[in-house]
Amino acid sequence: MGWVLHVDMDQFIAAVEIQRHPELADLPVVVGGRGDPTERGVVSTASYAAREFGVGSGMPLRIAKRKCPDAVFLPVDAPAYEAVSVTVMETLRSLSWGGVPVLVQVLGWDEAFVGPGPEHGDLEDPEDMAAHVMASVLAATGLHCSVGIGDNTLRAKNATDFGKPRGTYTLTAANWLEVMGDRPTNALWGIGAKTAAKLAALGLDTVAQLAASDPRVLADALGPTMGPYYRGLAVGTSARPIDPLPYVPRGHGRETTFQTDVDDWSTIADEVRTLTARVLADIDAEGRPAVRVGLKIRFAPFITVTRSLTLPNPTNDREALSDAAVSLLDRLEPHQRARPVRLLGVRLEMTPPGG
DNA sequence: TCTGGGGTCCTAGGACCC
DNA sequence: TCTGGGGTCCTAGGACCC
Repeated sequence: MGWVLHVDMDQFIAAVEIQRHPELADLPVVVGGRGDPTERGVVSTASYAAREFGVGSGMPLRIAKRKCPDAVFLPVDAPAYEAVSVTVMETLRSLSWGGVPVLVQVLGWDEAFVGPGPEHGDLEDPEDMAAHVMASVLAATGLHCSVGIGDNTLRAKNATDFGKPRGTYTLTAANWLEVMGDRPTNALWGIGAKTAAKLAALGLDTVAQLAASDPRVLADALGPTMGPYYRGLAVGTSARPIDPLPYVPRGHGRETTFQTDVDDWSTIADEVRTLTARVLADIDAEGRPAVRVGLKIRFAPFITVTRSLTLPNPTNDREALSDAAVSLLDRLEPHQRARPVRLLGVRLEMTPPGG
């Protein structure tokens, strides 16, 4: 049997903060936004102590404050987490399994797939390998992680939650439906609230029901590709192999949420230029010119529209890109321009490397 | 007192070309 | 009066993830 490990840091962002503020250990810690729970912003990560009050990722900071008034609120410090993340991923890449270097696919700051290389020999037991991974990461960073073990990436990813914190869990074809069958469809990696609602309209509420459903019905309701794909998620087979290729960003974006909604369009145009300049700094670091410019606008209360254009010539000229981004404002409908703006985002896409 | 900021991938329809 | 079929590119939007 082929094995895949899914490595996931425990309460990663909160753990990094607690590591450099040891006095916060065991206290409810909430990291999010600028660390001010009276501002607009959401929770990035809550410590386990804060989670006991019902605080969780994605929750508005104001709600978190209401649920846990005594929590310590801290601002997001992305460079600090990035630095720890680099150490975690370097540690994972340094490991061997079956006598050869492992394959690593990074999924974010705090998680990765780890699997045996293509020419591996006899594999050590995956439980032993998982223990080795956890010990190595702890030794390198002082931080704990959990490891999901699976016979493919999808099962490994879904296994991890059952092992948290500081533990492991194994999901294979043998126990997948037994463990996952009664869970709601949105417990599956790749099914969110919207798709779960569409499935519920078909009478499919659980993983087991989705796994046993008719692919043709799903194709009609959700599309010829995505419908059967979702069923495969429930069966545990819609998995992709580990992709060990180095991460190459497709583009970069910056966005900002106004603390109070803005209805002055010259202010908005100025902000578009500011955001474009900030994205351009990231683009320049990549060394590839922009080929496409996109704008994202969220109107109050929560209506999001996008506009984008392909540049006639790839460029990293600030004026040209700013002008292009501002020009997208003209594509908004008059009734949209009559609304106040809550969020503004600019995204630049780059030429793919090597053409 | 609602709902961040950074991304990825997929789909559908129209334009355009041969 | 009737107007193919296949392909690519562009744009807008949807959905999901951490």
